[in-house]
Amino acid sequence: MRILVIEDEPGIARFLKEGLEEESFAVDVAEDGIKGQEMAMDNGEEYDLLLVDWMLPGMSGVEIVRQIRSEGLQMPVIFLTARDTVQDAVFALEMGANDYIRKPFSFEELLARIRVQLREPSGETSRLATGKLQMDLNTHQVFRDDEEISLTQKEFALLEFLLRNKGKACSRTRIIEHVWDIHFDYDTSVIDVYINSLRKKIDRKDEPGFIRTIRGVGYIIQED
Amino acid sequence: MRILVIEDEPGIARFLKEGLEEESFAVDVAEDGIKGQEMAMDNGEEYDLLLVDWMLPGMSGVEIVRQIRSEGLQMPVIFLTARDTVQDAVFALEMGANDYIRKPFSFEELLARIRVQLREPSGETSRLATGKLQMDLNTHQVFRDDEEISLTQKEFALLEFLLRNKGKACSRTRIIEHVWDIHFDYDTSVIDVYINSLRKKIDRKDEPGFIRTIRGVGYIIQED
DNA sequence: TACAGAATTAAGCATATTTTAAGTTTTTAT
DNA sequence: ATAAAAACTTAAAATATGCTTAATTCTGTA
Repeated sequence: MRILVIEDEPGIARFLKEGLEEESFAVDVAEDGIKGQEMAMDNGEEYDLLLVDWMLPGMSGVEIVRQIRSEGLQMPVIFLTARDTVQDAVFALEMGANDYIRKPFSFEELLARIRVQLREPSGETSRLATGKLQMDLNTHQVFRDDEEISLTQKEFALLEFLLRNKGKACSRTRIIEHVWDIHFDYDTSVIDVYINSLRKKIDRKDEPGFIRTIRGVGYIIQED
Repeated sequence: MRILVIEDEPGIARFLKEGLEEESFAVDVAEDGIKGQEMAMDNGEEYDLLLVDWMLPGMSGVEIVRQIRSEGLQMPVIFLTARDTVQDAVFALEMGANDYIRKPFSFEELLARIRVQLREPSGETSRLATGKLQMDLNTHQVFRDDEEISLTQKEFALLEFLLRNKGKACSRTRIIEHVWDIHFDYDTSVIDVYINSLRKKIDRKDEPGFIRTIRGVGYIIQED
């Protein structure tokens, strides 16, 4: 899931980015309102959720919401507001935001609100699977049959992305954006390297591999 | 299970209502003290638990508790207090409340406290455990087999958090929030140090350790 | 005030992970 | 059949992360 954080205070922005990434969201940060609005409206990006500071240089949070809503974009927006601007936040809700949270807030509370918006109930055991391959997102474990396979963070994130998109072709561009958070002209073969090491770990010689290459496009894990 | 939320800030009230409803509680909201007291005492309603803001227009939280207790109503009451009125909350406990939670609070923590109140009507020993490791929350003792292990406060709190989340990966961010109450960008290695000393105390050389490291994420104690 | 234990910070070390880079193989189009 | 493009593989360099120890600060208590 991709989240765009529009926040000018570098400390808070970093805190949010790191914390959310630990929860395996892909997070981008925009440090002022204008950049934020551009990134949010950029068609290629498609964020699943926006986290927007109320007080921003360049363009206010409310103005951002107004504009993206007038473009027909429907992704949920959560506002970060200072203690004393609650009335403004209520106003923002009326303008099209979905929720707001007052600073200083606890990360847990923020997570809970994000999950409410994304309709990702927190308590559920979330598992992804294909064939004999099982992925447990709670414990960060991967199993083939009942044998545990140990993956690194990036390997895990890559496999997770492919499994979440099971049956759909994943272009290199989408992969590099979601898993590596790289957005413009990338010139790297990391994906190949990681696909390679993933295959080494999850496939067996006598059985067909889980990940199929689609030449010129990317990769896919097919529906069972 | 029915919960009455007495809270005047519409944002927080909505957040609580939605979050708790997702956990399949039936939730009503009263937006001031007088309404809250009426709803709580209304015979037809019979709430299983009250969630009461300390600062309320109309009638203070403490006064509500005093009145419902004087009517012989026994349902558990949890207070929501602002950071700086903890002393008052302690006073409220003496007046008949069962627990309190400080704002800003995490939704998970609130849930945990609610569940404690709903499951354990009074003073029963509550224990957490994994394998041979036993933790008694009342006496603040930890045992391995039948041997007592003495832990410091922080070690205890850290182990408690991991055990409460048994089977779920605990990110460093969640740990630092829950155990240390640090909310914005932290730059410290306390967690590592405490994990280290915890492991020294609870693990034995000839057996696998209780706490597993998830590189890039945090730690986990796995389901038995 | 001085002490002891607890909590935190700081630093170095070891190692796992990630990325880069370069050569090899496979596929596709002409 | 051959050239070009894309994908695969491998190894090394660079980086990040976690573990550990020791020093320092904090806190409660005699």
